[in-house]
Amino acid sequence: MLDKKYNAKEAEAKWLKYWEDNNIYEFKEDEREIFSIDTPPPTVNGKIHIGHIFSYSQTEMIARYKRLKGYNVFYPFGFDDNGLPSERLVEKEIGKKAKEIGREKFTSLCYEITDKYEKEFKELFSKIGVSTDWKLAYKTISPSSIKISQASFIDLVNKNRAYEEISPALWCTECQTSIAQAELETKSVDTLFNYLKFKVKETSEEFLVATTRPELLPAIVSVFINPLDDKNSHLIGKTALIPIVNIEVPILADKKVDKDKGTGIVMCCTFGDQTDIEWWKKYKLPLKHILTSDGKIKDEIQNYGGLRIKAARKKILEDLEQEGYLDVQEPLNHEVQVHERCGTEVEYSVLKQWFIDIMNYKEEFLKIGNEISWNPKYMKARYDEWINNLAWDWCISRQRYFGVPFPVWYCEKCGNTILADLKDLPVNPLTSSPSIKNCPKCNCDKFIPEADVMDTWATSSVTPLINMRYGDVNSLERFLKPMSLRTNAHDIIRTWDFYTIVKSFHHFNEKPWNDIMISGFIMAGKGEKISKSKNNSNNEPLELINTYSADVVRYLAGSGRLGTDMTYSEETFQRGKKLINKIYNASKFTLMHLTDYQDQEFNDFEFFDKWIIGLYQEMEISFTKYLDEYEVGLGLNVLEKFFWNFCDNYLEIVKHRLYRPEEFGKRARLSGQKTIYIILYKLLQKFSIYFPFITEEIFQGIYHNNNSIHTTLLHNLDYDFKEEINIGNSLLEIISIVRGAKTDANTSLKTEVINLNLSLSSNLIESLNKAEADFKATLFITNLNTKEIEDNFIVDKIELKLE
RNA sequence: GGGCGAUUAGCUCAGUUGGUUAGAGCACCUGCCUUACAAGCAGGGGGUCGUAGGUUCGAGUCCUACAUCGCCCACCA
Repeated sequence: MLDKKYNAKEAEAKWLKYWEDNNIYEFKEDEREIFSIDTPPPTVNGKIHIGHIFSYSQTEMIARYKRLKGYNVFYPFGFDDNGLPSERLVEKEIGKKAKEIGREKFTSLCYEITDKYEKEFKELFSKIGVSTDWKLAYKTISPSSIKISQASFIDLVNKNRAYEEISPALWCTECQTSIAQAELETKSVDTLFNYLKFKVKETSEEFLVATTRPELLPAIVSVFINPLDDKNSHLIGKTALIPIVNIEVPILADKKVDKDKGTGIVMCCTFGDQTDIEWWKKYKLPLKHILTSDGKIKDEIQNYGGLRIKAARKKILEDLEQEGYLDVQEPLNHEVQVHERCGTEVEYSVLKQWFIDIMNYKEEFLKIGNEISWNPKYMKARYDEWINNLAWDWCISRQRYFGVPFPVWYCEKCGNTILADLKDLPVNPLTSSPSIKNCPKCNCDKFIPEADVMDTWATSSVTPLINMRYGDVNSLERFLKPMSLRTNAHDIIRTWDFYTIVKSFHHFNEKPWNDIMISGFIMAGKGEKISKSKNNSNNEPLELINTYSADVVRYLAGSGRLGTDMTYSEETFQRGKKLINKIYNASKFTLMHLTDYQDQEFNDFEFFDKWIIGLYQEMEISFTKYLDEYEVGLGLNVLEKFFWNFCDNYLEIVKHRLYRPEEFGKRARLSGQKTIYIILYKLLQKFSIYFPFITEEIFQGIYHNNNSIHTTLLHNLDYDFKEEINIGNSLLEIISIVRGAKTDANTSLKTEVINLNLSLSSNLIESLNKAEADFKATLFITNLNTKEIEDNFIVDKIELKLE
């Protein structure tokens, strides 16, 4: 029996425990086909917000759908708990920088603090009903993940797909580490475009060079002019005298110079931007690196040493002005590249770094992109565009502490690179030694460990390998290569999705998954991202669950289309609440009329029963189509629409038969019982994807004891009632008109209709004759008169018995 | 500047391959205690589907241009 009111709080706690105790979501190998999901391990860098709940619930719903469809669902959960994001969380929490504390102490704090957050994450995701098998959970910093990540690295080095190089790399002076192109964001900045007076050594001719980075003057290595620039090309080949810093550099020609920008003459420093790096490489220019790792001018630079970048800029401009070398200054607003984690303007450093070769394989990555089914389709364009615009190989070295160590040492004498043995992984070179005693090249027995750690994406890009326990004796490789589905929001297509494809290609020369499902964002307001800093308490997931219940909060994830951002609105929860309440009440009603019912073969359905079954089947087709395209929201949309029709119209029609078999006949009652039995059962199954708690409560209350709805199978109904749909809909329109007449008369729907005269097509007459008892009972009709016409129907007369 | 998406009722959103009078929820108005549900039910008002062209017997849906917004990328001389 179901209670009069549904107590979500009690029920949800009860079923969570039940699912856990009974291992409802446990993954066990058996003969069923496997559906595997590579779900994003949330970055442990702060609190989970409603946007996460939205996209993780959508994935979760797919797991439930596939389970109902009979798949053996492999759905693990992970935590991405290493790398810069987690380090920054820890730094914030303890109020100190990693480098102030020291490597060992800081790393142990990282383990401690990320652990604490993961417990919160796990509790929250459990509470929302995520149907993962927690026994499959992984952490990207666990020894087994480190082992796989290091093995991946070694494999790439052996295949010459990873290499080390002393090379300019993007550098964050705040985080004091190199970063990858994918970690850049752009920010609009107001600055000054400064026109500086340079002089030609040979002719003393003065010319102007415009720059936003005058503090890089000490790092100037050349001046460039477009060879087609009539105005300036005569300077090419001469020598430029640089004011203040007294440096002489060659004036060179390059087509890349835009002759209409500034004065058409550009200074090239090492390094102010990407073009500088290109020219530096192309023309083999000298290297003058004048910045320190924390964003100051190096001490050895006269007059400006020790100053921060902005201060140095100010001072050198003052000096230039004083000496008369500053011409005009134009205010300029431009976009600068900043580090996405901290917002600091990016500089360049020149260090020995490890890179993964991506520039040589763009075609292959595009090809793999084509082999994967993107949902929604248009999201593939972002992937393609990202690849087409790539400018750098993937720098995976990070001069940080908390991450996967490179399994690498260098010979102290000859610099030879020594890789760890696979059997020794996971390894930390800082605390252990290579398996060989002497360098194979020079026989030296002293090694310098690599102190850098890997980019966090270097590890999270091997989640398919972590899931399949790559290299383990219990490897699941045989059925997880490729995995069925990757899911994430559209912000990490260029990182997580792209890098995972990179790794899968380099390791296996194949796609990591068959399908990919991209969800949208929940926006705080229109065009306003939810950010951790703005996280106001009214959308804290735990509070929302306490206020509305997990099922209701999940309703949010069931709205909207895939890939489309949605504005956060509390109304959505009100709507979900109503729906869930309705599901409960409709089920209560159904149960009331099924206490004496045993499911049985029955095919002699009443007209309106055929009608609703036909409508159900129609809904089922589009529901299935949507879910197969991972459109969980659109699936719920059609399900919900059918369900309200079922309640407001069908249940009202069938009521009389169920209550009064003595009047309407036992067979008619049985027909209604069979109909509500099968439809409610199937509706509950479909709703269980979205609302796992309340559907379990009802299912176990009505249909079976101690048999979870989440272990049932969803079969399509096999009836052919297409004809009844349209005719039934027309009859319903008539019902609606008569109800309207009662409302217009300000009277109750129970008011008797003394006379109803209808003109109907022959089809409708025929059907109405079959459904007459239902029709009359639903509208409380005493006399019903019909006559035949060609058209569909006309309501000729409605006579109400008014008091 | 390039790519992608969006623009439908006051608000939040649907609208499947082009096909009758464009839908839902919230809000608003009117009525109804009806043996599942008043957290409900029955109705109502409210939309020139961003603008302008085009294709078609027929366009919210397809094509072109433009506008506005958002996201991604490029532009730092």
